[in-house]
Amino acid sequence: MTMPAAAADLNLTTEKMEKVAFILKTTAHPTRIAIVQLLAQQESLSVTEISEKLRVEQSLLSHHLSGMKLKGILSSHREGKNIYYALKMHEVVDVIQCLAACTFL
Amino acid sequence: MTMPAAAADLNLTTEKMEKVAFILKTTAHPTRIAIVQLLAQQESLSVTEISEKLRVEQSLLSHHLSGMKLKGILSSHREGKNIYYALKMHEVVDVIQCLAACTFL
DNA sequence: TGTATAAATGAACATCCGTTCATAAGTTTG
DNA sequence: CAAACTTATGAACGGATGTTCATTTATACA
Repeated sequence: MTMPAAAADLNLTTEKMEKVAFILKTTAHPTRIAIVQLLAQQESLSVTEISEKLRVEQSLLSHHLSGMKLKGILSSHREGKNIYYALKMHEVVDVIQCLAACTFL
Repeated sequence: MTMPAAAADLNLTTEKMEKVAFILKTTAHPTRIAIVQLLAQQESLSVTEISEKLRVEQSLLSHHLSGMKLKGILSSHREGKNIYYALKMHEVVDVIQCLAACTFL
């Protein structure tokens, strides 16, 4: 899944396109968008807190969270029994804000 | 793959989130981004033209194109031997423009 | 009518994704 | 240490996605 050769000629560079595609891909899911939204407002939240707010089951949420962490979107740290997640790649918020601002949607 | 219940409380409505997720999902691929870029500049192009510009093999490209058409992103019409594709959901361009404008990328 | 050209299609396949379930691992507290 | 709680993990599964290949359909043109 690499960039077609001629793509570099366009107004997005190959590199930018790949970054865009990456962010799109890793956030293109309702639950993950909701997670980003949440962490854009709350700085950091425990898994349980997120799970309750979004009404998403623990294990499934955990999979989403660790996936997003793996891809550099989120960071996490333990505090006692809880593990708190926070946004790491803040660009993702901007991307979603950007899309949210689109009047046509 | 439905929206978590609490998502509606956030600054994106459920509906908007789903639309965003849809656009993200259907464009989250380098080749498809390149296609959108191309058709944002050229109004309409034949499969062969796109194939040459992007250096993507005919059949694969055709699959991408018909998928995008099926999802309402593109439209197509025949002109002699050729089939020309054009953007239908112009919002997609805005979304990508929007992302392209992000200085942080 | 036959041949060349353009594009679509469908099978096959591997890979990735989303989800569920059961279980493990880390932490606190009694 | 055992019990309770919080989170992670890994197997398993169905379904979607990306790709290749061979074939078919549609059109033009000699």
